[in-house]
Amino acid sequence: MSNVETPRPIRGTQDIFGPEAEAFAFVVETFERVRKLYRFRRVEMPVFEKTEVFSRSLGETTDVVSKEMYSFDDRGGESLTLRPEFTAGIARAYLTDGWQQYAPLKVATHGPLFRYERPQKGRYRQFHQLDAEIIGAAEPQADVELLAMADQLLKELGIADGVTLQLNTLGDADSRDSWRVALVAYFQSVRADLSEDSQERLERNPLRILDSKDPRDKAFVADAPKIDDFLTDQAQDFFGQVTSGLEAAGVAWTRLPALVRGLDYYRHTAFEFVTDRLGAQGTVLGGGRYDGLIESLGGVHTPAAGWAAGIERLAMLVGERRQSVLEQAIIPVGEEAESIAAQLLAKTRRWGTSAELFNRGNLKKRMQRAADAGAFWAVIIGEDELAKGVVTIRNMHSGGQFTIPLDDMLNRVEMDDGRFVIRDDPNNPVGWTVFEPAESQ
RNA sequence: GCGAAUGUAGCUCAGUUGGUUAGAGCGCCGGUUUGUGGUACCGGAGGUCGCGGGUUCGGAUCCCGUCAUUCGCCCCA
Repeated sequence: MSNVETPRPIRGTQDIFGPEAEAFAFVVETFERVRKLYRFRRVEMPVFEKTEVFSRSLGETTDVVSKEMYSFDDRGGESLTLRPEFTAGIARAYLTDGWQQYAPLKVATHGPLFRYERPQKGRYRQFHQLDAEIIGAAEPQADVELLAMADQLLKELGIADGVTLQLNTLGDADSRDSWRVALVAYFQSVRADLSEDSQERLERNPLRILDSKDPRDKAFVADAPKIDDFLTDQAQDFFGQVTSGLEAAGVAWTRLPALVRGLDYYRHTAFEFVTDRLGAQGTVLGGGRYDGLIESLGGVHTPAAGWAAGIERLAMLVGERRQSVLEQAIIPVGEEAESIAAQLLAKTRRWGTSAELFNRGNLKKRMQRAADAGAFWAVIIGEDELAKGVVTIRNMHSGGQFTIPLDDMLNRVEMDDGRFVIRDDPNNPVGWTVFEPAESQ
């Protein structure tokens, strides 16, 4: 043992392993599949950007920008920031990389994000999100498509029944501004009776008073001005088209007039998929329309919408998952068998069949490990087999066994639908020899 | 950033009012005729009691600090 002290992992980071890592991978794989169904283009984005990319788009006074960013000066003295979200970076690329030519552009990505927050279950300093954006589309159908995609993702993950879609509209810029003015005036009039947090919010982000959990605020929130009274005709119409589009797509939702977004760039549609199964971290996927964002980065007015979903939170809802099945456990006994096993392993994997070598301990141990690994077939190559010029194949589920001549095993056998076969005539499947296990023993 | 709880073996936890070499279950490794998954039995490895100070003849146990995790607030995916 060395006397060197082992460095500890960084607070709020995770080393994900085993069934949880499988659940994480399942979420990402499902997202990739759904994303292709909806024809979103895959993009890869840098993990860090100039700090202004985030400070200008998210809003200087938001918590994310003012106290949660991992910002640092690089060796050239430039302020850089580890991305706390995807949207700003994608909007930046839309402007700097000429992606306007592809508008309306549908893109998707996933990866790590960084926020300096107090860690909790489902909340980490390095966390991971799925992300989908449509840039350059003013139509409400874009919002609908994003929501339909999110809804299908949750269904394919098998977690849709515990999750509800909460939907709201923040109106266009005019609606939002007049509503905000009315809200500020209203809360100003009862300021002294609000919670300390909400008095603070009144200065920085008054909309967020609406989803305060403090009982002192809730009475006033109920009587606060409603966005519906401030919607312009166009905003009203836009929201109507979104909701009727959701009906057509068969996406269930509930209206939540108090739902607002924390970041400044949102307009019109705002939504969250929430669950009560993750404690305080109930939002599993959230997003909306951000028509103002591209302008804040110096581009021309560009309508856009998108969402992001926490992979860790989705993975927790999915639950633990097993590693994919092991189709063949290759079990050699003895030196000669080892070299045959090496050939079989290479060949089997080239068939596209998963295989793993078990060559530690006595045969009993090897069988046990193969069973623990969930092997379907055990391919046993021992001294008895080699003496007869065969290999023994055991069905680990039924316990039935049979042998295949070693020469055939190495040169002629193929896998077909999980079975061992020899194709006598490639053009005549009827001529196949299929090996079947004997009675269980 | 605020409030609270927890931290003993790989995992889940015991450990009495401070008192010799810190325990259990599960898991892991090996064995019970050196060729077959289970059960049973036998044996074994594995812990600076999160870390650092303090009080004490003596600290896993009491006090302080610190780190980490968890729960709530805040924020957000």
